[in-house]
Amino acid sequence: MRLTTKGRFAVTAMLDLALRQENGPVTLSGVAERQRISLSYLEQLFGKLRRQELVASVRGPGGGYCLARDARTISVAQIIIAVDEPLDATQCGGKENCLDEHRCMTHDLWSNLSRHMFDYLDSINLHDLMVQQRERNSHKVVLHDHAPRACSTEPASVQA
Amino acid sequence: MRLTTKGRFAVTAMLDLALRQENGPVTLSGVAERQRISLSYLEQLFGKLRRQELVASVRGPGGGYCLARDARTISVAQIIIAVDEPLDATQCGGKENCLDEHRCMTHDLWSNLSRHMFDYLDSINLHDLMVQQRERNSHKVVLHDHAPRACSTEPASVQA
DNA sequence: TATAAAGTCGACTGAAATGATCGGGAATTG
DNA sequence: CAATTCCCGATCATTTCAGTCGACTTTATA
Repeated sequence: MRLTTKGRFAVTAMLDLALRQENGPVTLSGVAERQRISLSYLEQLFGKLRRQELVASVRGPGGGYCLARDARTISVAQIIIAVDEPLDATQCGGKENCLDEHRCMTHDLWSNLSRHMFDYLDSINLHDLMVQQRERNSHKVVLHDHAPRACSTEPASVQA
Repeated sequence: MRLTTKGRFAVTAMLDLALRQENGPVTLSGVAERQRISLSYLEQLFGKLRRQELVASVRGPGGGYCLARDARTISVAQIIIAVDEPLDATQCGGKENCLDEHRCMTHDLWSNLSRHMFDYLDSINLHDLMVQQRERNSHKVVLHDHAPRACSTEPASVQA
């Protein structure tokens, strides 16, 4: 499995988004500032996240990004796959031609490891992370002082 | 966790070694040829493996490498750590300064993933891989035709 | 003792991936 | 129209990976 800062940034950014979208679309520049990630880099990542339909975008002033689905239905694995493409620990990428057109001796080992990692990361969803984070921060919430735009199709508006 | 071909090569090479050391020290050039890994690259990897005391070397003609311990006591995780140094999925390498000297929101996630991967790879030892591989290959054994040198301290000589 | 077979070591290199930057767009609001 | 925000492609610097090279040491054996 590929585990790079790309995936890490994506998960962190998605969590930031999830924690703030109750106030309407979240701008990338906000995420960039809070999480210390370069804006242009975030744009690239969110391009992929949007194409995978994990987030939805709202253009224009007051726009930004929202989760495309409920946080409970977005797993960490999905986020990482979306930005990091291959979720595979084998050299051959599953083609089994690692050694002279045969599968190498350790092929199964890496396949199994891939599956393990995937299962673990797929068992954790954004909502889990939100809960953890709120526990840590004793529920600090920052509100916008202007009326937020709606998050497109998203009904959202969970929690009082 | 770092998972690169470095670690993959190391595990494959160690398995090759484990499967053949009954005939005395195994040369790196042999491993290189059988597993299609560049000799010089293997030398680097085995330098690390030796320093971590996973293998022992025998110099001079008829020399080569042997496992430094019983295959049952060498886990895949140990091999990977030996060559790939950091077994850590966090950005900060455990220093917890991922975000402005604080631990970032997803720090625990990556820590836990690291632990998961480690536990899995640590639960598999070289002997397990040997058994699997022998099952696949219906026990093909190639013998040297000259008397092999002993594997230094290693008593070894398991199996008839 | 000479030679060849091995390991040992450190510096170097090419290529790829990563992380980041830049500039110009298009959509949308007011 | 102007400001804000997303959108996209090209480009770039750095790091890491994987591999190479050359010089050296140790040791068996002819």
